[in-house]
Amino acid sequence: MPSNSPDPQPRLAETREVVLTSAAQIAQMVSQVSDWFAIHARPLPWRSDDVTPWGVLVSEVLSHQTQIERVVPKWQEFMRRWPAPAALAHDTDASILEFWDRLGYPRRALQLRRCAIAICDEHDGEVPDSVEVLESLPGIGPYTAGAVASFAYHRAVPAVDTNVRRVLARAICGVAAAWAPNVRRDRDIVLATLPTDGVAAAAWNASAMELGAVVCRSRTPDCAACPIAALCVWNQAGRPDNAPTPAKRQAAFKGSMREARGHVMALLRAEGVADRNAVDRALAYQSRFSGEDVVAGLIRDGLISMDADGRVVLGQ
DNA sequence: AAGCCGGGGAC
DNA sequence: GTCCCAGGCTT
Repeated sequence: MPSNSPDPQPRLAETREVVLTSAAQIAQMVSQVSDWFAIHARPLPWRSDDVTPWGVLVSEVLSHQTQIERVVPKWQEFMRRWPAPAALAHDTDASILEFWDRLGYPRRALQLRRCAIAICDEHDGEVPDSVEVLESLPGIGPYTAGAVASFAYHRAVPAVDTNVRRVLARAICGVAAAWAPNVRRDRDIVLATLPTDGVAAAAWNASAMELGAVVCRSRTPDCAACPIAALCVWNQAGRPDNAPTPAKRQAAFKGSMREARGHVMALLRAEGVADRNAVDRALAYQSRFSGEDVVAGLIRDGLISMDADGRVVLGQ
């Protein structure tokens, strides 16, 4: 297991305008949250010692914008069907799209298979261990690259998800909500907390994430159960409602193109193939989009394809 | 930086 | 109905 990554040092100088705590206080928080995690961590299956880097990578991709409780059974089924990148690379797009079922964001499924193919073709079937190489893989961005490098290979690198942003926003910045995702900001603030030892860094990444998911929740924080309530800047300030208001509200799902695409994908998972009339019936609920437009978008994304008779099928 | 991309669950 | 969820890609 290579460990020639540079040891990231805390960069308090770069972040002092937002980090309101001292290095000593941060060290105490890291220690206390890690101790809490050792006792209270949920027994997620991909946290077992015998999980492969591929298993870690798969768990992270399945978890994108998806609650962990929904991921657990899918991860177990996934690992039975495709225990290594080669197994997925040798299967088909249609196969993984059918497996994906209603997890959401089915483009993740295609990207994950392309990722497996790239791992087989360019990395001898081994999941890469460096953030830079991981980020070059399809569907692997800054968060997932950091998570795989940290959890699977114990590299001392950040893995900043929405939970970590919120925990640090509250605990050391004194702000009620996570800042908007930003690669530079994520890295700078987390580097103020990240242990230089790779094993300790992995523990901290997982601990901060878990605290955010289970205790330091977005709308209903359980500060009474928090191991760092006494150190948390936001809690000590009386939990002010001091987060900047988001520029734009989330777009409605009902009536959206996403909903329309979802209906067509559900039809194809159930039927395997659909003609034009079947597509129109699937959109008869009230879609403001034509079947033609919906199908064109799905084809553009590689999620479906059309045969010579104008019927559509899953995958390519 | 902002928009797009699913679907389910909590409130 | 609104917001949130172990994000990433495109423009």
